[in-house]
Amino acid sequence: MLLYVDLADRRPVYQQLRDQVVEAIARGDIGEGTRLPTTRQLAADLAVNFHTVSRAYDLLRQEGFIQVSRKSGAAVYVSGKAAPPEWRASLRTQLAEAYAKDMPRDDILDVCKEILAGFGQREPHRGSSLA
Amino acid sequence: MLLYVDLADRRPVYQQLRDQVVEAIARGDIGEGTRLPTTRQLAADLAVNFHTVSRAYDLLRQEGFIQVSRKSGAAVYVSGKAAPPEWRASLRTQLAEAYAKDMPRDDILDVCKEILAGFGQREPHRGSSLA
Amino acid sequence: MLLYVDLADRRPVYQQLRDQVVEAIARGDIGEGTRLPTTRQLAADLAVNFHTVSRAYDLLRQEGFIQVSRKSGAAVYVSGKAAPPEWRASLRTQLAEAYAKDMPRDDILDVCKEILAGFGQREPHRGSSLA
Amino acid sequence: MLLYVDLADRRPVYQQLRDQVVEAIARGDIGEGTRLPTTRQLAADLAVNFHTVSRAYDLLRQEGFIQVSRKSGAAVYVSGKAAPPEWRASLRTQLAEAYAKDMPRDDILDVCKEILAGFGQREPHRGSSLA
DNA sequence: GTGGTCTAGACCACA
DNA sequence: GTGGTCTAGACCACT
Repeated sequence: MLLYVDLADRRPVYQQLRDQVVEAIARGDIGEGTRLPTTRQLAADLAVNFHTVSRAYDLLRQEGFIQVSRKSGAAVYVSGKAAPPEWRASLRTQLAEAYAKDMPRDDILDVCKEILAGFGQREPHRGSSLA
Repeated sequence: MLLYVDLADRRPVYQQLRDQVVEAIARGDIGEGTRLPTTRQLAADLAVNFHTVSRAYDLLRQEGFIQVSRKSGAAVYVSGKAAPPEWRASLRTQLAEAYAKDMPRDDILDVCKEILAGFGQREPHRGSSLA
Repeated sequence: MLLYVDLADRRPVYQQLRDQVVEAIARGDIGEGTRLPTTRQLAADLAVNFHTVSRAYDLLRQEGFIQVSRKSGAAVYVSGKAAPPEWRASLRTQLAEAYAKDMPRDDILDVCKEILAGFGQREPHRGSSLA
Repeated sequence: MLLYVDLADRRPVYQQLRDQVVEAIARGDIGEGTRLPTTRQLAADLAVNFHTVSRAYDLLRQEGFIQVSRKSGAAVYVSGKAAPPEWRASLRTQLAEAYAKDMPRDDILDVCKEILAGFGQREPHRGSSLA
């Protein structure tokens, strides 16, 4: 599994990285315990600023997706934190966009099901490499 | 139905307005033909600059949610434009966020269903007021 | 043949009307001598301001597509005026748009040919009605 | 290659700039990867407000002609997006204008060919300067 | 140092 | 009286 930066993407780079890690966890490509590259290593690989990677990691830590320790670096560690209320609001906006365009409820649900089906089982893949 | 500005919200103001209009259409609060306030009127009501409102309207127009006429201002007019491919990618990220937090597939789907159930029927509410 | 106004169209109404008349002449739907409705008549039919129609007619007259007489109203009368240099510049921009998107030269030319094939013969249809 | 502003031109300034960039791409003067001046730099050079330049760039980005990066400014990046359906309608109007003036089909096609012949090969001119 | 957002106010085109 | 364009200048987000 590979992290990458898309300059054409409107999202800030740190957000792209954050989203990619979250999706990788959802897909099951990485799981509880998987070590992430060091910020400096990843920054070098992606040719982005060290602070940018740092910010992505910090965001992931705040959201409870990874744990950062001084000596062993960052690793996936999904805390029990439930998705916050903003998550639901954001999802509502996302679904409204399609519904307002007259996409049928069932079609929208089908897309959701398809996406969820693309996510992996919950068996942690310890030790799988990320970068 | 009322549009508002939340200064604490991280989204730009024009995006908040855009999202609120899209959700209002999805809920059925406003529908085909509903007139939106003029840019300058809404700007005055919300105490924001008219350019900000103008930008929100322009975005909605580009996305095919409203129609802007030189004489009568803006009105809801859902064009046939389908949701763009980015929509699905964005939805995937949104769903991944919850799935990565170990929220069960069925629970996520239930939330989607709940949200969709909160959206209105497809009967346009002509003449309903927006501001 | 019918003139119409599309409020969703970004072009000003007077420009829409002007364009429609020009295209009608090109298609051969109307030709040398065809009478146009009076400004007041057309304005009433289209539910637009009288000045708007007037402006469209004035533009067509200036460009040499119609002749306006006080007593018999407006009628198609294509003057010998050649297309001005702005026409070529405008066409260049139009073609550049497709070429810059990597559309092959031959494909672009094919579209031009198709469009031209859709235009009529040069037999004037005297007396055909416009509105 | 030089961008410029023609005050006598009826088109809005941002549209002029947009058109000039599109034509420059078509001519091959600039190509994939060519960096455009920063918005504020170009604005200073042309003695217009940076918002005006910004709007031109935003339009080009939406149309898929350039890519705007937060760090390195704008660069030519022709996306796969095809020309929209409006393009053909617009071209039809353009061609109708000449055909309605009795310009022979073949002459019109010759003009199209001439214009297309003036466009460059599809070899990107990396590094060529724009302003 | 780059683009993005917002404000404020002027003037024009259109209807 | 509507939206569209442009100017000017401030502040913020991102890198």
